[in-house]
Amino acid sequence: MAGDQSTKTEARLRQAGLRPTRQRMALASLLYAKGDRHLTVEELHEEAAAAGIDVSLATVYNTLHQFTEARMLRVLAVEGSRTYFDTNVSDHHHFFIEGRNEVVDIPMGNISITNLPEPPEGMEVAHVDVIIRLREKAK
Amino acid sequence: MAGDQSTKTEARLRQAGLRPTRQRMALASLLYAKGDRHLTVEELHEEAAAAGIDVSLATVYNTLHQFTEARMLRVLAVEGSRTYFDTNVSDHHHFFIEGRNEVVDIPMGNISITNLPEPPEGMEVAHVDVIIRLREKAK
DNA sequence: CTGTGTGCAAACTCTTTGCATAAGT
DNA sequence: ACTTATGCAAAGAGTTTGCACACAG
Repeated sequence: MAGDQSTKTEARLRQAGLRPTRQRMALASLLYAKGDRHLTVEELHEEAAAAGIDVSLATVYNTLHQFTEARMLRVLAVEGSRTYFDTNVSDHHHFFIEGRNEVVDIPMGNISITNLPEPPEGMEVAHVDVIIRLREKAK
Repeated sequence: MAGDQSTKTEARLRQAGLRPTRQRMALASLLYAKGDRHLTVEELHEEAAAAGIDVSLATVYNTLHQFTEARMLRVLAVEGSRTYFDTNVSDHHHFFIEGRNEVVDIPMGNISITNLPEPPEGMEVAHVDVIIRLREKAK
């Protein structure tokens, strides 16, 4: 039934310690309805508008940051001025298509990195990011 | 003798098709005097000022972009709002120290990535970036 | 001289913040 | 009711651009 989806979303928010407000529910639904996604604030804002959900840009920013702190999202370190958010929080890597500014997941388990160097004294590894930058093949 | 360094810098600029102006010479000297470096525009601007070289911020931006096009520099894809430039153009990877916003080279040849996935149809790999994010170890 | 490069200030983009209003529990 | 979230508009960072002046060849 239709209620199931929003019930799940609400549970997810509560678990994260966030009150399930209209806006959070709406944004979370958009984010998690279609599987793993990579988007910018701007994109999500437009998507929300298109879906008839009238949230301010500032609220999208705030909300995505709250989601990130709650580990419902990850921030992607792709070069460029915009911040990409990734709905897939698990350990995985990315293709980045230059010229198109598009982020694509690299199928899990495909990459292994060997000979990882020791971190310097007193440091520990927080995360390893691999970004494979692609361009369209010249023909 | 003192002239050697600037002669080399001038040659480097000419080879890149850039006229060796005062500002370019000065910035290039700062960049390449101390081995491989990672810096932001702001940092280089301050360094120049400290060295008594009075360049405008806009010129630093313009110059670093020109150097990048000339492949004398590389832009680093570290998350965050600032752009890092790397004077080491060869193929290598980086540590990024969170909280300190510091970039450190990973000694060459230490990392190997296996099982690199096939790029999608019609795409080719432009570059592979590995960023190992470090944090200070809790004690 | 002639064409490029530079400096400045203003414009721009993306993002964050302060504060009054609105909504959740 | 009481607390937390939202919206708006304004501020803030980092970066880019347009145009007059200055310098390199």
